[in-house]
Amino acid sequence: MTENLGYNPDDADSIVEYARKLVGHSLREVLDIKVIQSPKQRRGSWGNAVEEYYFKYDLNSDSNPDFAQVGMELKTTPLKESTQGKFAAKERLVLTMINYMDVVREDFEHSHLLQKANDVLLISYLWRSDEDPLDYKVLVADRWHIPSEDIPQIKKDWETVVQKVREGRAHEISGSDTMYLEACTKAADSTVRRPQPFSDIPAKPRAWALKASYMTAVQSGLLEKMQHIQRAAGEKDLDLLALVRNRFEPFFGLTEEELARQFGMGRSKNLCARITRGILGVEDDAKIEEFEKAGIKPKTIRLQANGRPKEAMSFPAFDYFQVAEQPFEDSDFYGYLQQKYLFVLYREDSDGAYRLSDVCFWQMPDNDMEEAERCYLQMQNNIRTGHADVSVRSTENRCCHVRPHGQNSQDTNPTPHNGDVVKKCFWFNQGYLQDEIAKALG
DNA sequence: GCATGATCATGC
DNA sequence: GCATGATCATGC
Repeated sequence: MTENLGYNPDDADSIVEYARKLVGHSLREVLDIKVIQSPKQRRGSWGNAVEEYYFKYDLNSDSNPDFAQVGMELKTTPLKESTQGKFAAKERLVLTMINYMDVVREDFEHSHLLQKANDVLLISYLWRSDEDPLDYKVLVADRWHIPSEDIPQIKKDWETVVQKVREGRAHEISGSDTMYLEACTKAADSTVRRPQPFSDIPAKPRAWALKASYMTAVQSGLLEKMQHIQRAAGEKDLDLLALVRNRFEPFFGLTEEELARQFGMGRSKNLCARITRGILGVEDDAKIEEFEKAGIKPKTIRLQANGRPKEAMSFPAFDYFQVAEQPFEDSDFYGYLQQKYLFVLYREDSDGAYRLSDVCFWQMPDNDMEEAERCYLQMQNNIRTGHADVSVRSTENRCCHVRPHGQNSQDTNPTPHNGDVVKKCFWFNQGYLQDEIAKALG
């Protein structure tokens, strides 16, 4: 034990034991400091304070491990508490910068990323918007590494990203390309660009990160009932989409009623999610661990014989005051647009019955975000100028529109300038969904 | 036939 | 009681 440190930097167990003493406490309680920089001014300042004042080592931005003697990385990550009292990761967990020039020469098993995620000391704290960071409570401090059952999907994610760099398309990388691991943008400002090896087009700097949905699942895995999709011998190396398709295929051609009967389910509102659990062999009252980690929501879409979805897709009703005030990037709508879906597709047959015909994963492409923003800003302008009753029509926007979504026309929300107006929400256009589904099915 | 407005129904 | 997912109804 090194006296002035409080732990032995040559002994991983000693480091972890020392870290665990933080659990249940705030930095103010354990450190003799009065102020740290606000995370609003400098991201990661809470984590920096832990490194600097609790573990007392020099901040490094080089690529050596934080605890170099034992090869362990320290990662701190904020959790937020929902109104229902559940904890969720507030943000993705950034592991290490991607060097486009080097990464194309790596293979996954020996990648820089795996080295960084091989042995992690994970410290999670409860973030509160109205609290001094010094008072954030530490909830978890534990040693962690990527579990072996997640490796096939993470490898697939890694290769998806690296493949784009190898094809000279690093500038086209998107967080929506992948499931657990993502290449998230990371730069001081949005104008910074880095060179890539197989194209002259410079690309945004990106870092390897585990998605917020993945970190949420990691944190809550022990608390909530979650089940893996059990893999048969021949399915061990399948990525998530391949596995899900494999399981759904034998049921193609059945109607929703036939499927419900097969799994002994009555008519119920969340039938899609329940049938999905049934087909994937997960108990009815459990969550699908893989879907939690990837943040995937199953959604039924009924396609008419001509391929057009029968209905548009709705989001929760919005608050007129919030839309009036919030910039697009801070809005709830923006958050909903980051959602990944498993579309469970039923297609109308010649006899008029809707039969299970396909499944695909989908997330709104980054390129369409601008069009969605245009819809948001147009509605925002309507509300601000005293026309909250005027919606954005589906003919006015390629991707989405605004429509009522309440109990009935008496079901209203207050507005800044028009009194009470019927509850409304944003919707994905049917035509847009049709195009996107066609693309997703190839 | 489609866009838009309106409403139903389940489950928390 | 209300949010949310799903669907119906009307009028252009």
